[in-house]
Amino acid sequence: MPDPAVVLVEDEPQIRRFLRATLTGQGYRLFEATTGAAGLVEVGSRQPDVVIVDLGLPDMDGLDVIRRLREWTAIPIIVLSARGQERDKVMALDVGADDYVSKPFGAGELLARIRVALRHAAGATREGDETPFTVDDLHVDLLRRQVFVAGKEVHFTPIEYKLLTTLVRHAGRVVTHQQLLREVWGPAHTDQAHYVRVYMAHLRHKLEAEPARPRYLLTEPGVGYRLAADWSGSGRA
Amino acid sequence: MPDPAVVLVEDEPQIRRFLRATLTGQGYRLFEATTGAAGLVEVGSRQPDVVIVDLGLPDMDGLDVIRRLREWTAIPIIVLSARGQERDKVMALDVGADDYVSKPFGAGELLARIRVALRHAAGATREGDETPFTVDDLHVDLLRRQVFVAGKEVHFTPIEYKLLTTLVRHAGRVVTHQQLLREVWGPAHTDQAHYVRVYMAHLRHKLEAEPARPRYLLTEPGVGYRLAADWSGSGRA
DNA sequence: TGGCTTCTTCACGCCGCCTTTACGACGGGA
DNA sequence: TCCCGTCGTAAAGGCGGCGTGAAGAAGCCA
Repeated sequence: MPDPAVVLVEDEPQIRRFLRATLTGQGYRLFEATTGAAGLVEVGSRQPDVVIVDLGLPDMDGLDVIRRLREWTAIPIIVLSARGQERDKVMALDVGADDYVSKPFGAGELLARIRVALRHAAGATREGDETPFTVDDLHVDLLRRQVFVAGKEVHFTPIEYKLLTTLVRHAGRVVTHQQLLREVWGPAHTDQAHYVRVYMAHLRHKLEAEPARPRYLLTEPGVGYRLAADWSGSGRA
Repeated sequence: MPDPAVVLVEDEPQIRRFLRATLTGQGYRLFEATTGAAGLVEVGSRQPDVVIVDLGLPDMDGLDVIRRLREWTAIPIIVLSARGQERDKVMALDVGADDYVSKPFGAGELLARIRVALRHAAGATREGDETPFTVDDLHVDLLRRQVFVAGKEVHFTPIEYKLLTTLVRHAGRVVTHQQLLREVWGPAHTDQAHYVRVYMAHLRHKLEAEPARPRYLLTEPGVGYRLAADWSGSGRA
């Protein structure tokens, strides 16, 4: 995720200043509105990851802002309020707010509750997570745990697969023997350099047309191995 | 949804009594535990819709309870605590809690926050979930709880059915032994790997034409199992 | 209570995977 | 030219995972 975006709907200047410092300091992109009407527009145009709404706005009831937002979006809404009465909380939460923080509040708590909101949003949209990797005739689908070479599925043993995916996750960059041993066999086996040699041979047999002249699994002598990322027809022909 | 289930992990008797009256009065099914260890077991066996945890438990740190739960489930967790310090809140929220309510609290507020949690859970589990699943000659109807093989209905025992539907819900992707054990037998049985073997054999006998050469229930050696999602006639011919 | 289904547990045989070892090819340095 | 380290390859042995049958234990219903 790039820097998360937050829309803040708040009329009191000093709280705006406080939150601006807090949020931008943590790397959030912040968009501010001082009225409910402007807040609705801002949320619509920015499509932020979180909305923070003060209940005590000059032009309209904060509860109405929440209701209007909930007509079309599920973006997490955190309510700020000077009123700590229970019935205020219940009403705000029941019309669609996800959290309610009473003033005065600490920056740390608000930030933590924003993180919770982002976590929820991430959980909802997840699963486009591990995007498939493709170079030339090689296709690796991390999510399905399937590998295709020239369109045909190829089977891999657990260690083979782990080794391959380790290289895929660092595609284009050199991965040292140490790194491979640590990530595939575990930190207790970083001295067994020959493991990597043996298994690299297995991989090449399964996915290179000419194992002796590899196009994907390249040796970086004295250092480690590298998975070709951008197949431009380069290299030894 | 039937009556939502809540697991309450709380050692103080009077708060338990108070919440029991409040929650059962609102139609919730309530399961109680007075220690962290018992709470973990209870959540595993009941698979509730919400968990309420008191941070001040006699046997283990409440934060550890949250961490242990988050290793395998995303069930909403609401923290109760006598400590209202900001750093307590931040830590609890950051290890995986979804909300934090300081004592003393009102019944209305807690109920409202439970409703928020249920709303989130409902949104998360949706996703075209209950649509019937079909590959080739296999047809699974989650809603009717019926399974057809080559047009004929086949009967399954509870565990068989749960195992099958777990695979269906992840169709096409590998499901690890751990995952299957957790979701079918509960997190207390993740070390009984042979259960899966035995029941996979049952499933294959009931829905594979040649149990010895499965077309649907594929073994992913060393990892787990996979239900074939796109039957392309591929594989061993 | 008896009979039925279902779940748990165990033992056995097979096959595949991991580990280990050995050897040959290649290249750089003395 | 010889030596040595790195790399690739092949093969063998042991171990563990997997599938299977079957029997005991635990419910469930009549």
